[in-house]
Amino acid sequence: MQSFTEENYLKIIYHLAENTNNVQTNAIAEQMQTKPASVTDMIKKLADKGFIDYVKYQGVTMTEKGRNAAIDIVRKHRLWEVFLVDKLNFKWDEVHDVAEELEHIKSTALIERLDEFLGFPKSDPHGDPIPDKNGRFAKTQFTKLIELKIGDSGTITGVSQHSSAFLKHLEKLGLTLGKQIQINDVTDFDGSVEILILDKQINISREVAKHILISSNGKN
Amino acid sequence: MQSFTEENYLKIIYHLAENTNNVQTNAIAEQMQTKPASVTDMIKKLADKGFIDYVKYQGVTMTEKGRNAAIDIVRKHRLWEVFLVDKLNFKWDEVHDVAEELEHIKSTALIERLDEFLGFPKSDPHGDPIPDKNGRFAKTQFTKLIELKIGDSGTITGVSQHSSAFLKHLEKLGLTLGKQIQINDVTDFDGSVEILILDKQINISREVAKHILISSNGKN
DNA sequence: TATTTTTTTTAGATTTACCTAAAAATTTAA
DNA sequence: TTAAATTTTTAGGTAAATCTAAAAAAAATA
Ligand SMILES: [Mn+2]
Ligand SMILES: [Mn+2]
Ligand SMILES: [Mn+2]
Ligand SMILES: [Mn+2]
Repeated sequence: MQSFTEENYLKIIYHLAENTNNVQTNAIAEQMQTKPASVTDMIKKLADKGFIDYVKYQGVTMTEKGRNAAIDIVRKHRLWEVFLVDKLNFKWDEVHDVAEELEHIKSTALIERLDEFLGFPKSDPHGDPIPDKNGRFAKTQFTKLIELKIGDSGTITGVSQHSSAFLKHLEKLGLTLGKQIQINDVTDFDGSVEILILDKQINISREVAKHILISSNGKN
Repeated sequence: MQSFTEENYLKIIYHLAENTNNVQTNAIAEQMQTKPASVTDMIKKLADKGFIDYVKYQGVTMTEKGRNAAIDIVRKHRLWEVFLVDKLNFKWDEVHDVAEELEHIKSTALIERLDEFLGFPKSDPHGDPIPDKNGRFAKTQFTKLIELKIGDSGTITGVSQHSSAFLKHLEKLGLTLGKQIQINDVTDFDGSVEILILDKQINISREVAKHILISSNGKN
């Protein structure tokens, strides 16, 4: 059984490993909000315990054991987020920090019964997939809204930024999960995007468009 | 905000203070499953932070601040136990250890919404009162079953021992919360108690009888 | 009251997860 | 392909929560 800190490292390394082969010390330090020297200490420990493979100066990769441990934490995090939204009426921008704490509660029975209580949900309030108890989940194919061309349309199915500020902003714009959108225009001046949602045209910045994930229903 | 460890000390000191004026170092050590030397270190820290009053060699007493902090943790612990039993179908002997972890989750919003979700329960699965959000709760007047006389009757409304082994044993004997019982006889030989429950006569040991709490409906 | 026993505290270490500053390795650029 | 910049590691230290062994205080007993 791992400490809270070890679990947080594992989860962060797992997420970083989704985008790169060798996860770098500095990247981990940034995510953990700590110093590279501290990361070096910790990755040595995690390597000793067999959660990651580590070659000095070459960064780390996850072992099967590490990946399983990380997926288990991700599963807990996302199930708790569903609980908070579905049962306790939290908003999608209010759940992340509490789930960061709840994900460390150690009880297999608890999480399996919670899963059942929630009706075995397949995705969390931000559209992220929830691994089942064997760690399996559908790797959904998202396109970033920013990458769509004029005329393309699709459904909002996820976000790649979970900060409360960002999610509240989306909420205000009406850009919530399941909404249909269409790209009307892209402004030359600042790259901002004109989108059509429920027959209403709105303008969103590039920064916002980068973090909205679309399951496209056919390119233009 | 306190650390997990500080919260555990506060809760334990609070419970010990229910039975004695000055809580002793050794008593805390026993409950915390740690050594007296460690307790001395910690009570100095808690005293510095204003949670307890501490006079060297004289033991500790809780301050108002300490009591409030402790009651808040007790409230969380008991609400989570209700959640586990009422919503996730845990048995009353399975919830304590998980609640020991859940009680440390820091979110006022979470606990208030949980309270509401559960219908503002007044007592937990073991019959212990749940403080409201202002820390108020009814100090119920219990009698230990062992103290009743032959012919006395009453309702089981609590237990003073939360171990899984004890609670499973009670369950097997049918001695659960809300059950009506009557004292039929007390055996001279070993002090065991014959009780009548649902027209069935059973025999329970002194040790068991000590930890069953009865709200008596009239002495003999 | 003097002695023994018990309780509590102090002194000095250990472990975990951090830190800063400096050295070493790697990568990028000239 | 050398020099500069960046990344990573090491060395040495700190704070929290623990420990053991020994000293000090308080309580119980003779
Ligand atoms: Mn989250
Ligand atoms: Mn999420
Ligand atoms: Mn409990
Ligand atoms: Mn309880």
